[in-house]
Amino acid sequence: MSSQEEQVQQRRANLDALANLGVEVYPRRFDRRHTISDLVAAYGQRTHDELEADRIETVTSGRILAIRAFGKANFLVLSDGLEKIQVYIRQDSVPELDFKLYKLLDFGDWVGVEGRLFRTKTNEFTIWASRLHFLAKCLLPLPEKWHGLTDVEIRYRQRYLDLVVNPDSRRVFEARSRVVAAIRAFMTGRGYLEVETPMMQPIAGGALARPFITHHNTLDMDLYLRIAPELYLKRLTVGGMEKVFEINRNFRNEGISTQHNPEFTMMEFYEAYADYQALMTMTEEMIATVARQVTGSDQVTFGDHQISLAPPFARVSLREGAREAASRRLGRPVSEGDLRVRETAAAIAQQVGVEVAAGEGPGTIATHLFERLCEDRLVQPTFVYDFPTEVSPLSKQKPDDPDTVERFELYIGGFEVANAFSELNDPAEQRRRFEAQLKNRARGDLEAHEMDEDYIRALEYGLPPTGGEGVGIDRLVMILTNSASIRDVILFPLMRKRD
RNA sequence: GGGCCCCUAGCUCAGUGGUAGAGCACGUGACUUUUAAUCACGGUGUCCCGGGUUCGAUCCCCGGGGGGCCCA
Repeated sequence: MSSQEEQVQQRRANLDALANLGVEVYPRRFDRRHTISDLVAAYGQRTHDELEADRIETVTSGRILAIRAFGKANFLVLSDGLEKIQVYIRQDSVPELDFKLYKLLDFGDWVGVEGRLFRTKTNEFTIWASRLHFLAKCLLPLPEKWHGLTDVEIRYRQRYLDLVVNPDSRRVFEARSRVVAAIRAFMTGRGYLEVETPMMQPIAGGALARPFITHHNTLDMDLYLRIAPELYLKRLTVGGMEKVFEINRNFRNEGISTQHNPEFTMMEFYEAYADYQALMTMTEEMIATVARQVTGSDQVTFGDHQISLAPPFARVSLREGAREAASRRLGRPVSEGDLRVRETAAAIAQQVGVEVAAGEGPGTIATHLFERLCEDRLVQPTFVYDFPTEVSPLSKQKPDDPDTVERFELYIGGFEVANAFSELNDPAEQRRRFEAQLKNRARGDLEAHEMDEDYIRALEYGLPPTGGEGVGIDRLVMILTNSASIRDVILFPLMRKRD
């Protein structure tokens, strides 16, 4: 018999023995007076004498993370997932039944405790138990108390185990929750209305990405899991909802990496009468505000870097960034003009080892150059602005430069955290852009945008001047929690099926 | 998709072409303020899977699976 099977048998035997004592082994409720975190926060700093004077009684509960047995005097360590507290169980301080119950406890069981707070000789903050209540059994042996669980595969596949033994992991997800709450508060505080738009869409629009396909049986209709909410949110702006936002999942059927999970969370928002310049200012404030609320500071450590999230953020145009990096890389001056002409842009790309596909124009090439040469150097928050029109089918052109759109991406820590633009609201131009995308699609670009006639019709009813933006929540949480992989900030990242 | 690395007890990890190891965990005993409790004794296993080489493979070779990092 394996060690695990043996331990499960022993634990099951203890459970049966508890039942034979008349203990309800799967009770329905337990009324606490404090959580363990409450106790630590409220009384954890009190001295021995203060605790003796106040005689604070509590009723609390948690999972057993350690048992230190001394015969007639015993210690449990209970955890509520964030904080721990010690429980002192003396044979002569609890009813006989409760002591028998204690003897049948295993590492990992859930218990409730009644007792009074004190400090031991070694000054450990402790509950002197007067009653013990059994709440639920842990039938399987937990990972070790000292080294914890480090196997990343088990941490992702069995997140519950990670959460039981790695409080740092729990703290990441606490922080994630606070990030979402802080963003929601920031947006609603500025008069934005939170909305929900379809996750299942007949046309997967609003971004350049491959979608997941699903099927509705009754309608006998293929649907796509959304790659972005963009086109629906702008329909709302057409309808007169001037400031809307949505926090929800997007699904993109592409590679998995430390920065990509097939489903990820975006906060996307649209504001009538704003342009991309206004959004840059707002984005700086939002990131700094969220950072301060979640971490207490706008200065964060990310890997080997200290990152300042205090506004204002650096700004560089995409072509200037690409031009400058290409010049340095090639040791000769490259001009913005070179990047606007396909032949010269393609030659530069070839020289720095960036592949150029047939049919790709200078705008696409310049964007690839930027991604290859600049992206991972943008550690401090940087707005990269003014994208080629070619790669931005939903953005509004600059008044004096039809090859360039009013768009920016925010980079922090070497990757893209936000993407925003002045929305294209000329339906005729939008149709031309979709048609250009269809040409890309015809030559095999599976990420190219599809035609969306209803979206064009909505624009024909009139979209006011509008700025829109998507903020990658997972990546923002990575920055704020110093997490190297997106999988560390997603509770259940997608994993290959096992067996 | 390509390259490199990893997979041995419940967990963290050693290890060897010849009966598979440690610590924690687990069991028994001792102990009424311990805390990685201690002390004594005890049992652990599909060495990821399949095939090959070999008298003999956990180890070497080939294929597969899962995971990680880097690149695309």
